[in-house]
Amino acid sequence: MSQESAPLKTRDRILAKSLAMFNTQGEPNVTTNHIADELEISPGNLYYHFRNKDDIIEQLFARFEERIGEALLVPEGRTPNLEDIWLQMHLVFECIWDYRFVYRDLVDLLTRSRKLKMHFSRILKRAHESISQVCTELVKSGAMLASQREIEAVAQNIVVLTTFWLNFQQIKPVTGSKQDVDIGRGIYQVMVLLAPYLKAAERAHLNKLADQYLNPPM
Amino acid sequence: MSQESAPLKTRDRILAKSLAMFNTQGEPNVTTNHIADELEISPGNLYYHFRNKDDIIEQLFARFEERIGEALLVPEGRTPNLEDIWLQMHLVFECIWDYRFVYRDLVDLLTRSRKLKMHFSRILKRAHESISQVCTELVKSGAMLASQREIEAVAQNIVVLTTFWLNFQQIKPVTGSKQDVDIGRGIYQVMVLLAPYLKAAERAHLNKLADQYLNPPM
DNA sequence: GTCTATATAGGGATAGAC
DNA sequence: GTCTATCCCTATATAGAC
Repeated sequence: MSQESAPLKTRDRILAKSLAMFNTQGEPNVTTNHIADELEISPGNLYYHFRNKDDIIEQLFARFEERIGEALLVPEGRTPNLEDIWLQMHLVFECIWDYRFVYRDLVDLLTRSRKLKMHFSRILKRAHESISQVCTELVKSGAMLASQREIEAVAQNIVVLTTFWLNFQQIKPVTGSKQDVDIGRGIYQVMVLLAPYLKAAERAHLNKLADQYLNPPM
Repeated sequence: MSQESAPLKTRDRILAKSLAMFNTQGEPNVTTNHIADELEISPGNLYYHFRNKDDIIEQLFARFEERIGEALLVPEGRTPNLEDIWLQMHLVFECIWDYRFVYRDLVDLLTRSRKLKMHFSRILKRAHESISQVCTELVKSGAMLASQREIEAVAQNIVVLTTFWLNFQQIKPVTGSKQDVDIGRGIYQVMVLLAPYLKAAERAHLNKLADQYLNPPM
């Protein structure tokens, strides 16, 4: 019943390796044979543990869904400050990064599976609601100034930007040296969407945070 | 030498049908055999006109590149007003719509072809520059108030939003009735990015335009 | 649980007749 | 230019031995 943390069971090794390969090579370019090869097991063995490739994808997606669900929880009880938002965005981006294969070929993936599409829709909906809720609280607390209509539009833009930021990073013109994907930059771009609606003090505060983040002291 | 506009040559029929099928079904899900079937020609015939599937894709991409290039030209001579920007965004979105297969599986497509990746990077770069230029002119003309840093960040966000808007529309939770993709909504969301930096008069003007667009008089 | 061997299907692409 | 026929290859998936 309990998960011994001895060497990973084959089933879990398959999931872990699949995730790694999907992320680096893109799900459409990774076959069940490739996965088996990498693990040095037989294709037959892989199919003993999973009905088919889609089954593997669904299991991975389920883990992703659970993790992003936690990241999207808006902490109850007190009005979030900018650092809270920053942290939360970080959790969200890290989750997306860890399951980036989902986002890489998102349309194709969701078109192929009604089930995944429904679940992903739900995630988007929750993300939108989380953002709206945070904004509404910021307005109530006086840190932000925005109409309901503005909040809805901004929330939408934040969702789009967050969903596709990694894709954008990957197809972007190579602007010189550091080509590794930059989550911090993604958060910064999200904050830019929020900034114009913050009141002066908070806006200044945000700029300071942004400077720290874009030019880390280390 | 000259293009007679009689019934389309087979080569052009292949391109047109491929584009239509790629757009509706997604490029990865359309095989050369499917295309030939739809056209009621033989696969061999198709391969007489094109070296391979990638060749077809490249030809289509070239047409796309030319068209979006025109859409991205910033009209010289006078400072653009909001209507100009609206119109230009419309041209861009319509072009993206007509070649949406490029965007649907963008990362996969560009990963598979260095050439396409380079060309697409150039498009993104030009788009970013166009937007920056327009913003800079708006600031100079007094319609807009933004620092250089803000302009750069906003331009980036507009590029991301425009690039992925159609994808987002497609994976979005079905919110009831009209499920057809809505370019007007995309433009609106772009304008939302610009609005906070406009001065009061222009902002009011923009809101009026937005109302018209979101609730068309017809 | 794991392997070997294999069935099946489909996509990309070419040869050669017409 | 177009067709028929076909080849090659790879991917998914299964059967049955161990």
